[in-house]
Amino acid sequence: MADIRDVAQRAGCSIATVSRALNSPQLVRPETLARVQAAAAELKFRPNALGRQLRGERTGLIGVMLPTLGNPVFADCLEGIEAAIDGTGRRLLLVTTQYDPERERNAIETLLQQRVDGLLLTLADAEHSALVDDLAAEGVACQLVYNDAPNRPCVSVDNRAAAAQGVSMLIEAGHRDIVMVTGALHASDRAKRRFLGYGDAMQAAGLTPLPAVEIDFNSGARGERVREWLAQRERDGARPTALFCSNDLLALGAMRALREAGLRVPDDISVLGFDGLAVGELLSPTLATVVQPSVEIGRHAAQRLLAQIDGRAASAAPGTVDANHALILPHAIRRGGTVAAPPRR
Amino acid sequence: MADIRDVAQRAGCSIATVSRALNSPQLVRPETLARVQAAAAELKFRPNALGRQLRGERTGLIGVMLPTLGNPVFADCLEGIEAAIDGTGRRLLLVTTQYDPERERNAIETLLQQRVDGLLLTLADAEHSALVDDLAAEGVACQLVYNDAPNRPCVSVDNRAAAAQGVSMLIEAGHRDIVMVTGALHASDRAKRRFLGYGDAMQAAGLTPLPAVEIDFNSGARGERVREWLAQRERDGARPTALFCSNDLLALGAMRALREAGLRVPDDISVLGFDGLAVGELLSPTLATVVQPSVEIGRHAAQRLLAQIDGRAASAAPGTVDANHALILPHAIRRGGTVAAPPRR
DNA sequence: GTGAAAGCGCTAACAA
DNA sequence: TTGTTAGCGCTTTCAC
Repeated sequence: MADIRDVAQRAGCSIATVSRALNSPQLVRPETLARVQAAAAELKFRPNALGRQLRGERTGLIGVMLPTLGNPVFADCLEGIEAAIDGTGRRLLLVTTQYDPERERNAIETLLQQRVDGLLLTLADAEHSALVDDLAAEGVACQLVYNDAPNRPCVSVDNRAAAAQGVSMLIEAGHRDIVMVTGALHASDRAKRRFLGYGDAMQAAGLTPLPAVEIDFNSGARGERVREWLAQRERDGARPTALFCSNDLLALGAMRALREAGLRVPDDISVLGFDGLAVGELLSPTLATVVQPSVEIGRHAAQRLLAQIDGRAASAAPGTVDANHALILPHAIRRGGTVAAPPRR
Repeated sequence: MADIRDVAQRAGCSIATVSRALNSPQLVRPETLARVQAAAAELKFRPNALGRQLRGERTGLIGVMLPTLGNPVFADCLEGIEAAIDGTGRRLLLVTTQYDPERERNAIETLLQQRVDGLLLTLADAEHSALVDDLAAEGVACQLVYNDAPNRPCVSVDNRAAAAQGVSMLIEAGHRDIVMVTGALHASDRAKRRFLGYGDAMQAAGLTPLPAVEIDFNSGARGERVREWLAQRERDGARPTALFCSNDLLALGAMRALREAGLRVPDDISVLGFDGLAVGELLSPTLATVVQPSVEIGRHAAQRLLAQIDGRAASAAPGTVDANHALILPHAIRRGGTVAAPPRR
């Protein structure tokens, strides 16, 4: 592979001139420039980014860490990130963690070793993680994505308020017997906040919040578990009239389980999701859900990160960046066919 | 940020010893090793991957280029890729191209400048692209993903045969009036092959293939176009009894348009997709579709690429790698609720 | 406008 | 077992 020296030799100049010709053409006499360009083309010269990155103090790499891409909510977010960095000449180094805290640690370390300019992270549980503090202490540019940790640089919706609003909608539709279905609560700060929101709405309506039904995401068989739980409730004659699922994927799985159990949605039981996946609108009935603007979350997070990175260079006093607080984007309620009035008893 | 020299000084040894302690601990006296490790920990030393990469001939980076992550088929594939490289100490450099050939060129160039060890690519149209030949000529390790180009290193299903089998299934269900709905044919080799498969099946049954209905993906309003076209056909009194959509996303959009036009699926019209998205199974009726094993496609492609990369080092004679042909994975037909017998006239 | 030279952080001969 | 040293490919003063 041709290197800058080869080009210099062929163009009959020094490597410094080649470098200038490539990076600051205006500093080079047009004639020389042409010779360099010709030489570079003939040799199919491909500048080695590693050399440049080792020399300079920026790599142009952005580290992105997400739990999984199996949930479209994260893929959507990644699209927003891509959109935001498009045209900036930056590239994405991507890692997924499967919600595993150990992998989170490793992944971040790896990304930092590659000298990424900044980090975009969705942590399983940002509140109980010292990681972010460590990063801040080290002066690493970083934005949390989806995690809504107050006083932290992050972009998200207000999960608690959003969940409360969704559940209120169920209550207004006449439901009193509402159960929340969720992944492992201890493993996700978002699920926890959504559960709090559920409680807020129930209590505000004078209803008693019920314990959450926790489903292990990693077990794969989400539908299975819903079905089991449902059968149990059915035997007790205590089937709720509505399910609030902590995310749309779970809602979809639950609906399937309900269907297989011979229940009709929404006639026998209503279902409300959280996320606002696009596919939800294509179903029939369409999935009622609390919509978070996933693409926008990704886009904003990336934009803030870029500002942070650029600002770090600009401002003499570090820490004066204005992207250091939480950015809470608006959520919305999508009323869908999966929510109706509870059945008459 | 602490550097290898700082660690050496603190541990009272040379930088070479530090390097050894970190990379080949067995070459270092236990006592020295301990001192180095202590020094590294105290200084929070984080080895700079760029330095190592510039020196060695491998970066451990894999370049991944996909059209979009908005279609779960690619997100799934990426999951498979991640799974395959997990534990190998490699990282993914990700770029999406939005099916734009110009972006494809740029992206690849960028990835090569970063000195990725290999490339995993889904091209809009692999057949009409000289890119892959160039890469091969340059000796770049590379696997195509989803593109089924014979005689090329790629992993895919047999799109033509798979489509034919799907359409045959429609024919067996009694349909004779089947139309294929697709994105721009000229922009995707897969769509083209699937259209050929459609033709094969029609002709094998003595039916006349109809022109494909092409929908511009980039226009965003996919449903719109389906609706327009449908209205047109309706006026002509020539509504087909079945739609074969070149991918599941399109099928979902089409179903929505049909629903909005007051048509029932599958009572008035049947719909068959292609991809086998997981969400298709959660719908009701469930989406009938030609299933390609997306995660496996990603996984195999990555595995082959790794073999190629490692082999390149091992074998003296380059080009002797056995991952140089096309790997065709088996497809399947998922019979779903969206396909039924055609309505009686 | 151009060149010589230092050096980014690391690894791998080669010596000791 | 450890140290010295020569680069990997590039950018960037500092001279000319």
